[in-house]
Amino acid sequence: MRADAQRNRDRIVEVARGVFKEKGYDAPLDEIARLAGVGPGTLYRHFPARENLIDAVQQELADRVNSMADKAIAHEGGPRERLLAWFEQYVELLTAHPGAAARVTTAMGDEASPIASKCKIYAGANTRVLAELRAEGAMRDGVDDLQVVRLVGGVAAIADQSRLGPEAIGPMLEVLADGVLKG
Amino acid sequence: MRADAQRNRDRIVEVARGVFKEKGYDAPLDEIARLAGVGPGTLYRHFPARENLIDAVQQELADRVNSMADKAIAHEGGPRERLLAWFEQYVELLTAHPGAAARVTTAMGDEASPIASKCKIYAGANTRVLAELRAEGAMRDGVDDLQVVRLVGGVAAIADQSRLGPEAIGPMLEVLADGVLKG
DNA sequence: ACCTGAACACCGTTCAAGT
DNA sequence: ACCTGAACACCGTTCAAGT
Repeated sequence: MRADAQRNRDRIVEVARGVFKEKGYDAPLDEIARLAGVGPGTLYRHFPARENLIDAVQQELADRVNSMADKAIAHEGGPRERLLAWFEQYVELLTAHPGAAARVTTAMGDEASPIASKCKIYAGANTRVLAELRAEGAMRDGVDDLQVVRLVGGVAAIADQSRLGPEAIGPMLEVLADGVLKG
Repeated sequence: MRADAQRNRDRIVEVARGVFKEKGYDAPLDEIARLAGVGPGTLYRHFPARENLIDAVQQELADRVNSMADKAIAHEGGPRERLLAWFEQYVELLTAHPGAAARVTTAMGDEASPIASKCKIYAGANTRVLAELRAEGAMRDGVDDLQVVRLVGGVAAIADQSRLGPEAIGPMLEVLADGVLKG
């Protein structure tokens, strides 16, 4: 890639990250192009679909999810405390960008999605936490990792769109934890 | 209301129901106006915001939810079977109109939403089912009705947007049921 | 090879003119 | 009191002309 093209691409992603964080993933693309100092055609050349730009912006979140999983696994307390710590971290991550939770969770398990690579990273972190608990015999039989990450993502999406706080999110995650773990 | 105005309003709602069912709640409003044989201004006079039109269209769903709750309460089997029957019915109802689940669940608990009256009806049906189970001592302590209807609505929203079938929805609802009911 | 920006398309929303 | 439809605004998307 030519140096000026690389520079333009980097600036677009940097600006998009700021705009998306503030206005959500549905923010107008022409404003991003304008703030990045490029024409709209240049943005479309690098990112033919909005989802491709979202994928690039989400690198920031994907970089953090595995250390979050590590922290949850190392959390003090029993399986329930560790699972809840993971759920809370994951919801916090997905609600860091307005609109991210619904898009990520909708694309979860869809290989053809432009953000499939990021979904794989999130799902992988979730699976690491669940595998740990499963090895301890703490998980109910027949609970599928993909369904769990969809359920937690669903809570994140509702929390995002309804602007719910921890006092509403916490009880929902507790229901999920009790449904995932043995009685 | 003048007779011709009433007739226009009825035709708009009737057409909108068909278009929304087929293309989802984000379908263009000008097509609805055209199919109803009115100008765009007439649609805006009767429904200043898209959510007001959605509210009218959803009357059809609100009319059915209470008989669904009755059916679930009368369902054969223990508390888990009845709760699952209710969850499945509710998800089926909310996914009957593409886009409905996310909008309804996002508005749940928001008195100021244009669809607040429909949310109240859905939440009331949910509360009737849960009250029955709670009276039997089947519910965990501290489970809030509003959080439950949000959780099931979240599953419906994900199922809607990811076009998931019963083989994916069923296991998610089982996790919720186990989280809501006593071990 | 890449960029610009004018141009087009689509659709939400308003409002002056009509009945 | 209500309706029409032209007009405007906004934004996604394309592409001919330029460097």
